[in-house]
Amino acid sequence: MVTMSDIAAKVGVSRATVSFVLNGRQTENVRIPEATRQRILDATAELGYRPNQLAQSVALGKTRMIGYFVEEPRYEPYWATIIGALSEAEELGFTLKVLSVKKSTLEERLRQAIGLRLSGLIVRFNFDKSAIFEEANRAKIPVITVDEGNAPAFGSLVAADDASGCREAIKHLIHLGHRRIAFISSGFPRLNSQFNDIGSAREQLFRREMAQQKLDVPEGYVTRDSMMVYGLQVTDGFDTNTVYEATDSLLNHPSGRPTAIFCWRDETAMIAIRVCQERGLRVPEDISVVGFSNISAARFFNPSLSTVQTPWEEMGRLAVTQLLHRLGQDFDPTPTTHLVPTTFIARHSSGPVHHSN
Amino acid sequence: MVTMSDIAAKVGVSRATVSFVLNGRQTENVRIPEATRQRILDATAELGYRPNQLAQSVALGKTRMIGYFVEEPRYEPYWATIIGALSEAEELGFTLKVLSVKKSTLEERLRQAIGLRLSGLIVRFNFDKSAIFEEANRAKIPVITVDEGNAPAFGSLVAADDASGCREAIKHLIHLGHRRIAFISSGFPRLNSQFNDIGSAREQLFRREMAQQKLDVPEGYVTRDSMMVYGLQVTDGFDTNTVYEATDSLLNHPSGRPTAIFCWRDETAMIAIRVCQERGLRVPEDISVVGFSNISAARFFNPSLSTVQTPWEEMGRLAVTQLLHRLGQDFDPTPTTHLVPTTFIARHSSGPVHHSN
DNA sequence: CTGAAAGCGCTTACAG
DNA sequence: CTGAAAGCGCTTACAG
Repeated sequence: MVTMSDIAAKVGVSRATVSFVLNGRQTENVRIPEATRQRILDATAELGYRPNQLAQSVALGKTRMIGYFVEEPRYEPYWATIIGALSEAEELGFTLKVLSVKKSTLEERLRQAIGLRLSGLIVRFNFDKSAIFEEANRAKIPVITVDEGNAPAFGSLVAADDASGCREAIKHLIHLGHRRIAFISSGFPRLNSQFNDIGSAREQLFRREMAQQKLDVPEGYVTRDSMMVYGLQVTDGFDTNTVYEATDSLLNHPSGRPTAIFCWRDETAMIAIRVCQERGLRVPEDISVVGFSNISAARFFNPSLSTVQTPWEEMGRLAVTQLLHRLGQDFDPTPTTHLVPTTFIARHSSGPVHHSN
Repeated sequence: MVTMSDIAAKVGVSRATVSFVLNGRQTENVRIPEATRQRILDATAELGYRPNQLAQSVALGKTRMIGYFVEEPRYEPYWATIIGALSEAEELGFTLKVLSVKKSTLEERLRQAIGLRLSGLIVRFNFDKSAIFEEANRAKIPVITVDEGNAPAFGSLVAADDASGCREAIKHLIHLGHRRIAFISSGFPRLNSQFNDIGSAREQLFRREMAQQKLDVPEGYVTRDSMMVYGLQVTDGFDTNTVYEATDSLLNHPSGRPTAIFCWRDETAMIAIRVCQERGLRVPEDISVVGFSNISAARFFNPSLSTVQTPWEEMGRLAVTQLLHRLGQDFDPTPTTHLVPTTFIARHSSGPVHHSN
């Protein structure tokens, strides 16, 4: 590759001069005559010189790369967040480096991140983060946690405010005449205490909002599924059976089935709709179903899914904005939290209660 | 950050010695006594030394980073390919850097890629690639194009072999008794000649296979849609109308409607199914519909979608494997092609022809 | 076996 | 206005 020395030699000037004109540096002490400047620029173009950013980074002691640690990049909401972060980073002249992590590789990835002297880290995984916080704190690089239920011990948190969307969804259902509203929550906490329990958090929001609206949630009107879902090309025959059970249990509730089912995520809602249809119920004429997340499948589904929209990309963008903000100032590990509101999108899986119900 | 000099100073030895033991270098000329070695290792751990990979790269003249240029990362198949590449790269001790590109930013991204001295490039975009080929050729870094219909002028191509899956799909339908099989193809070429025309390529495969099976494709049994789809949170009210028209046209075909519709991609198939259902047809009892790609929505759909599975992740993995293979040998821009077979997955949107048809 | 030296490609005070 | 020098953090022949 052609180097800075090559162009200095060609023009007959020192590397320093080249560096100055290429970086557009014009301090009071340095003023390169236009003619020299032009010759340097010409030579640069002619030789096709491309500055070695690695060397620049070594000399300057800083990179313009952000690391994104993600545990399960296959899951659509997670990669949507990455895409938001990617485009924001690029717009701001930074570059994003995605590192996939699991418990067994965290140490290695962390080593790479520090080794690469990444400017900052965005993290999105569920297991113990103390190692990353410790290392980052030592290296004095800022960390932003994205989309976790509870605030991290270190750095900033960017998370979705599920409350707003949840409230809108329930108001929407009430407006359509629904009073008997059930919820399918996440059964993961029973399986794995490490798992980030978004489902249960949403269940709490649901209960709170129902209470606020003076609506009863009878015993048995909250059930749980533990279907695994991870993006494309999952082995088929995945465990939808827990959704079947959760839905059937609602449909056969002794005090009568609900007129609407609110699900803790879209995947659950789509399977729940299938169950309803297989049991001879029309959606939304006989029963309404709404989801949470607005994954892309939601709008293709038939009926298209009414759901709470989480602004994944926006969260990714906010994460890098916050990170760069922290980069601009002195290193400060004090935790802060930034919530991004969710909204409700009414599509065709929710409709007015029919009087026959 | 603690540097190599720090640890050399602490142990009371030269930086060279530190470098040798840290890199596990044991040539015939150098043999560091175990005691020194241990003291160096201890000091390294104690000080929490993290080698600066940037400096290493500058000194060694090479990085272990692969660049991935992608035009539309929001589209699930593209993202899945990236994930395959990411995990393969990481397993092989490399690191992947995703750069999003569009026509207007290509030059800038290319500058970054060369500036970062990326080891190789994987590219996945539809517009003119000559700039990238030219630069890469000059910088002598290998390029792999992924998932394009036609072979690139430079470097390797990793693409899906749609033929195998297409054949399996048609055989599957024939086996179910179908003879009147229609196809919904892509209408994009009419809109934008730049657009990579996978749809039309698949249409050709369909026609060829039908001919081989001695089945007629009557005039009007191939229609086209031009619905846009790009991942999560597309503005709603996107243009499904062309799918409605394409499907209706088949259902009202003068010589009778087909018993099966093969669609050039899953999104089209899902909307086509909706159209059939809205027109009072049951899927698959009255009409079968199959798709292409196996996006994650396919298995949630009701009925779950029978479709050709493109092994996106595997293609991503293969792309990095091929790239590293080229890295191992002398730079050679000769184009080569690697096809990854597709398969057919039978789910519930296809079924036997009923005699009433 | 180990250190002093030169090198990778860049930047930036500091003299002149 | 410009060059010579020292520096960033690392590696690797080359002497001793």
